[in-house]
Amino acid sequence: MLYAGFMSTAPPPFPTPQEPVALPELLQLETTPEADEPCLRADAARNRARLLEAAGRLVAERGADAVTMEAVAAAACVGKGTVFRRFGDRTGLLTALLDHSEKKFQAAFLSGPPPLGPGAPPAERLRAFGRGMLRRSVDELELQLAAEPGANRRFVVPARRVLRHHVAMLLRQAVPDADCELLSHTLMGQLDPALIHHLTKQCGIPLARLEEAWTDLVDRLTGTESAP
Amino acid sequence: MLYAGFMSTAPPPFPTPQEPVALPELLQLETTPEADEPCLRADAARNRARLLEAAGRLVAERGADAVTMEAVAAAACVGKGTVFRRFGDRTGLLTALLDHSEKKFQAAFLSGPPPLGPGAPPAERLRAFGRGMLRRSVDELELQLAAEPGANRRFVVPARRVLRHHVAMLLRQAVPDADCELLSHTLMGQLDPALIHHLTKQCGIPLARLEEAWTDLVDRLTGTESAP
DNA sequence: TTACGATCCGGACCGAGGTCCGTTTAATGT
DNA sequence: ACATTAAACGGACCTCGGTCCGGATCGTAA
Repeated sequence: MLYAGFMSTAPPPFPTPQEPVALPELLQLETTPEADEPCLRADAARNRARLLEAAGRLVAERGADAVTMEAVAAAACVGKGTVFRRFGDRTGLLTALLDHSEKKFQAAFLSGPPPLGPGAPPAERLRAFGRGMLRRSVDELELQLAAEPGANRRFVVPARRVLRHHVAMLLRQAVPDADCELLSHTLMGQLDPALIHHLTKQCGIPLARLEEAWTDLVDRLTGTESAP
Repeated sequence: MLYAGFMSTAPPPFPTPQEPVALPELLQLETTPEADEPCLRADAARNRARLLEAAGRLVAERGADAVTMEAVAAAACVGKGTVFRRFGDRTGLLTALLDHSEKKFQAAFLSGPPPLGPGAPPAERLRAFGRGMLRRSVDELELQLAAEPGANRRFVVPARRVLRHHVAMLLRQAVPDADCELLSHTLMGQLDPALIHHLTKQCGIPLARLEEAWTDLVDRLTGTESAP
């Protein structure tokens, strides 16, 4: 099931990785069919569903700011502690809300049709990747922003690692002579939800210009030329 | 006095800018000799100094995490409200602590000697800029991380705007045919304190590699070749 | 059915950021 | 020196994220 979204029951928010994640681990997780919600007790599973439903309703009705842990707990008729045990922290809850779209996108670039999926040349896949990220961001901007963890953890979020790792792989194919690990961070920076929000909502820059900038960046870095 | 650091007395944290800051405003601020601490009342100025001193001591002795607003207030023998009135919020206080080094760096790339300052070709100034930022970051990483505001405000922090604006200017000279506003965001992303922290502290990547990646990025984008 | 251990639940509790407002005080004018 | 007023002060107070632990509940095995 792709990446397994976010921890569904693990209290340690992240395994304190000291070095770049190993590829095998990634693939293993991707092939586990039901890695999330692993044998959750009946009441626990029921409360988890209740909580997600309540949180989603709160976001829809009153915006992401209204998604207070206490409010969610109350709306789900559940104790506050339950929310934290299930999702770890606020970021975990919000991330879980984004999980579905996240997995869909992962499926698209991992095994979907070209140019996003395998089959197209790497540079073109990169361009499609950026377009996809940008489009996805504008839909869920508020949630993605609210789900952003503190500065310390920004780069440790599993979902982001998967995305960055994919970019790094494409880069290795397209620009073998570069430091693709670091370069992938640079590219991902351009797709950061906070930046997208700033540029589109606060600066009024149209999405099309962001897409152009992305493809132009890919062009320059890979030395290729995209079709107009 | 360069940029005027962070607000020194203004309760509104930032003027809600809807579009890229205008260049004239920047220059005006840069030429005001004592724009910060504008006509602060005697007791206010004294308390401000006390607070900065106390906060600095706390950082040095017990780390940035120990810099609680209440702790700083207590250490400075001052009420909690005073801290907030003076610095707006925690981010403001931490930013004020970084102000000195910030202004020094601004002076260096605005009017210092080449290659960082004016006089060198833009691509080379860019390379020097990245080196300077990286070096400065490793010194003050903890503070810079702690001073990072929430996701919404990351790109509105005045100091960051000045830096980014400078990069954009250099880019316009070096790569006139690109969208330099957006490209500058990309470059600045590579110098983000949170990223630096992640790469150096959590991934163990040596600083030299980050510097190489930076110069390589500049090379690729500007089409120039740096000296080995 | 019952007993038992692991898991989960709930809400009291804590710390920290941020707000508010009645009080104090520094600057200025008379 | 004294009155006036705008600014600064301080700490009580609020909210919210996060922790803790005694008690309830589920799954299981006898």
